Amino acid sequence: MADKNTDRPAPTMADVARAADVSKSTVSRAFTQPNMLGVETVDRILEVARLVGYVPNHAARALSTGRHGNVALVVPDVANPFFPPLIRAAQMEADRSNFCVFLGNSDESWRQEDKLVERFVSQVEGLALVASRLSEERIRHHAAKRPLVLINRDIRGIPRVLIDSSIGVNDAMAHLADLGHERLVYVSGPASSWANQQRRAAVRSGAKAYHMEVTIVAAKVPSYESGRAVVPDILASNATAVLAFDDLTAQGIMTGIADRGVSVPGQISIVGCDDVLGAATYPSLTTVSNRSDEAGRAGMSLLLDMLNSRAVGDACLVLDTHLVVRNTTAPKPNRAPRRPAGAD
Amino acid sequence: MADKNTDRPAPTMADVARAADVSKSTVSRAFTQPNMLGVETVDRILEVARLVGYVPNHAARALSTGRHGNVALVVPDVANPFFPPLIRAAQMEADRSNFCVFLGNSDESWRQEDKLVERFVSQVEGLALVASRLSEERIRHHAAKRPLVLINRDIRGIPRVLIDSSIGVNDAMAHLADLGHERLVYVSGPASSWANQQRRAAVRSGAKAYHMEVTIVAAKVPSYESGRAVVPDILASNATAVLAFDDLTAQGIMTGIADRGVSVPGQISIVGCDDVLGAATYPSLTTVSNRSDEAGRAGMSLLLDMLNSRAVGDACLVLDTHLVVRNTTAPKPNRAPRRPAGAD
DNA sequence: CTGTTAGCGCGTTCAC
DNA sequence: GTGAACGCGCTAACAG
Repeated sequence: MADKNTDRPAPTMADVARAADVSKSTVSRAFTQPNMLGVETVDRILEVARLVGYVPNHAARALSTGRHGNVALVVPDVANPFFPPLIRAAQMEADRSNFCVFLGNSDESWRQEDKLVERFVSQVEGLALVASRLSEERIRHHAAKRPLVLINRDIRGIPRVLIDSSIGVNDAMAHLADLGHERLVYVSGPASSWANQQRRAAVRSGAKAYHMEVTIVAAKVPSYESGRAVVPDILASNATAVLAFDDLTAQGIMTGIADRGVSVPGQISIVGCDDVLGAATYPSLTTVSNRSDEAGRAGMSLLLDMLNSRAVGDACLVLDTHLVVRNTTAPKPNRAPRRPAGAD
Repeated sequence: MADKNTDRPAPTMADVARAADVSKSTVSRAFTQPNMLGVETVDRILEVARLVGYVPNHAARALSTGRHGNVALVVPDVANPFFPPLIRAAQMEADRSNFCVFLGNSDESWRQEDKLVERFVSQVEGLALVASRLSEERIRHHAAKRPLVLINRDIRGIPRVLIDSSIGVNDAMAHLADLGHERLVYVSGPASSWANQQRRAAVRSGAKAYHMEVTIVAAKVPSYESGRAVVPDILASNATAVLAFDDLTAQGIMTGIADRGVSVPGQISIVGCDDVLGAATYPSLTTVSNRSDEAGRAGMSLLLDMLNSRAVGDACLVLDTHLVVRNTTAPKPNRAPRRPAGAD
């Protein structure tokens, strides 16, 4: 009835050995190199082990082999919808190779991230840092002690997988230009985010290519609230199109704009990034889609490769993105969009 | 230039001891019982350790102390928006006590969950299972070997934290009844989900209390697509209100219904569960809100308590929920809502 | 095929 | 205040 957990020291190999009347090594082999023993011996040992309730002790095994089958995955914010699919994919990829994964939440802070890495490093074979907020120096420091891969962070010499949103952003701008838009505002994301830097650069270059005038409005953190907060700036900019750092921000902008009686996409077109909302919003959001799950899978896969053969060199996998046109983009309106129709 | 990682065996206590010209024990104490040594000695050792790049080896420490400061957290689906906030909160709570957390994704499968638990159990001090798909028998089995807490799973004798959505569901039904609705359809979630069982029961009892007629429509998995898929069934039911297992499903239903020209909430009212979308949708979703993050935090906190003092007994923490009225609920329309206005 | 021996790195009695 | 031994549970050479 009462759970008798936490007590009686877990049975060890010695217990099994005694019960099965063999030596400890034999028990060990039964678990790690079965084909080196008599089939019947193995079966008997496994059976006894089961009865005794024996479970191999990872820590002990790790101590003698140096390998414990653990990896660490660190992200800035588990709750940001961009990461869960990535985490999930990385998790399952690791699982395929029987690896356990430590999850770390840096809370967008490099200090916290550094602390976590420090704590993980002694009990993992490798690390995967997603959108790391760490300085290049710290990253190199850690990479020198353990195999380490980066996701959405571009540092020469460190294996990494990048989601190249410049392609999708460019497509988005071409799309908007096609629709006749001439004035765009880019609502930026976190300054320390590589993705943000890349997207902003893509916007700049797209502006030249398509002869668009672009204003940059800063949203400190990527969120629905941030989106709503920058709506006044957007409306004041005289622009007819908006490209937001991510879908959350885009959605905040969308409802904020609608609340002011300005129609989307009738008067202002909006494009998001990441495609984390699917077609779920109304109107459904036009966005730059990527496969963050694939980034997670590939990153973990790369890490596992490093663990098995120490030769990956300066690997750099680049994933592409593409524009998904839904219902928040439309031709540029004839009149300035800053006032609700009929107003003034 | 070239990272020389993965090679030179990490420095050990012996290295530090030699470099600092003290014994290994002293180094050990410098890290675990500083107040037992001369202040200057400690400082010197710590400094040397830093220079040498020494990091305590968790595995080795675990082997001799039996404690390694790791816990496991297992969820059905990392990518389901209900879980990330919970994971994040649990993660940070564990972090406060310097615990590392293994994350497991059971992929909604009890087999996978069992495999993960089995793999984790030997290297964690305790486990937290969220919305476990495991049989009661298996859970008890695992709970007998390690401290274990449940979140959103109700098993007598196992410490657990429950989100009681029956309160919120009841409020939702009262709200709908107030608006004049008499026919409701409940779109269910996974059969193995405790939350679903609880919500369905609450709907049943609410139906009696408020004299509503309720139809149950099954959505195998909770998702946007599932929601869209059941729209025909909903429309065929003659109901004027819908309560969905979760917000994802609710949103799918919402857009599916809108696509057919039926207005929400004009002709049909919709209520979701979990409040994972905020006010982001349009119209914004009326939903039963809970604090999944608090559940995660409390669950982890409970687990840590168990680890520090073996006496928590049959703890059972129940979190309440409340209805958040937004814009998808409105008075029951006068005419049957199955056809678009003006049609036929 | 199987038993024996020797550490893996660290915490912890003991003596000094 | 500090150093010297032993053992945590297991794997990896070695024998036999």
